Amino acid sequence: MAKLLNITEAVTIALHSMVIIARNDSKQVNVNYISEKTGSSKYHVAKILQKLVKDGFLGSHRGPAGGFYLTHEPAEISLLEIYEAIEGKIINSKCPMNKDKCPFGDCLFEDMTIKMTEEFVKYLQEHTLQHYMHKNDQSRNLKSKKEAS
Amino acid sequence: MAKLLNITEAVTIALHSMVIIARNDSKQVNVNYISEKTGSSKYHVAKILQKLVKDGFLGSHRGPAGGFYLTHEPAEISLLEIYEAIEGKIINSKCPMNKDKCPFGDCLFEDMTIKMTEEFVKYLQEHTLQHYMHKNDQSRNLKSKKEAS
DNA sequence: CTTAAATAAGTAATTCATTACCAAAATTAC
DNA sequence: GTAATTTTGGTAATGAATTACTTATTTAAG
Repeated sequence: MAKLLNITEAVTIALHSMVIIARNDSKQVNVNYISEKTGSSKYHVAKILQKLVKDGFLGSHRGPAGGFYLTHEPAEISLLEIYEAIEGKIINSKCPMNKDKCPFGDCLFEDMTIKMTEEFVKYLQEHTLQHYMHKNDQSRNLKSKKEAS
Repeated sequence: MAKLLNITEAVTIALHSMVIIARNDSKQVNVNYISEKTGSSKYHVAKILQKLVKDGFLGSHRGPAGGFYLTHEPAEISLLEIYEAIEGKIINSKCPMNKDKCPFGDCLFEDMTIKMTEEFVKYLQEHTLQHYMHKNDQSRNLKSKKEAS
């Protein structure tokens, strides 16, 4: 049961949280709400959201009725920015062996890592929060089901 | 300094070792040789090679002049098989959140994980050890440089 | 048969991501 | 201004994956 992609629970929480907050633009969203929605521990959610605040993607207010809100338009926040806010800048690491010199000079496998990483980065860059504002929206699904029948 | 791809040092050692052994088809290759070539600890290399023997990709002989050798033709061993021998069967995990229910029903991000994983798996499937028998070969490089100049 | 070389296998140590907890600071409502 | 709610930030505990080490077993050569 191995996973090819390095997507940690931290990043997953960040992605889902950002969409949840984007969709609730009217009112602020608090840690407990996101924790329940995502089924993740509130301690962990809090840590992730704090990071997103520090990196400027979210704003926050303490106290009753406080919570988190977007500081930019959904169309201006890419998945890549969210990923890098949590995990740090992505490096396209040529030889998967993190050594300076690969046993084969130019690493035999750098084609692989470079191609796959570039592909993934491109995907993350091209998708903004805007893409997820209405995706899997219940009312829309019902509507389209009606139309289909 | 984050990495998008989940390629552990274990897999990297396995990939490089298999190519080194494939290229030395005449004589058996021992742990120390591979450890030096790859700059990895011989303890770790030994563990990886043992796994590859158990999975039938390599044969081994103990004692002086012993070592490891391929049990199949290079063209018949894909990178995917090597990867899975070390890490286990790859799962294409839909929602990156490993929970049964994604907060959005059908996960918003399953398109991403499925697409990227499939892309990567395809690459690994299509590349066999044969592709690496002569890649970055010194003599060939010199030759092509001459031709280019 | 003895010695040396090499793999095999089991166990220990380390690292890293995640989770848990707690006290402090801020804000709102009454 | 008091109490309740909520984020903040620091630190500790956990658990899983990875890496390191040690001893046993096998084999070949002289």
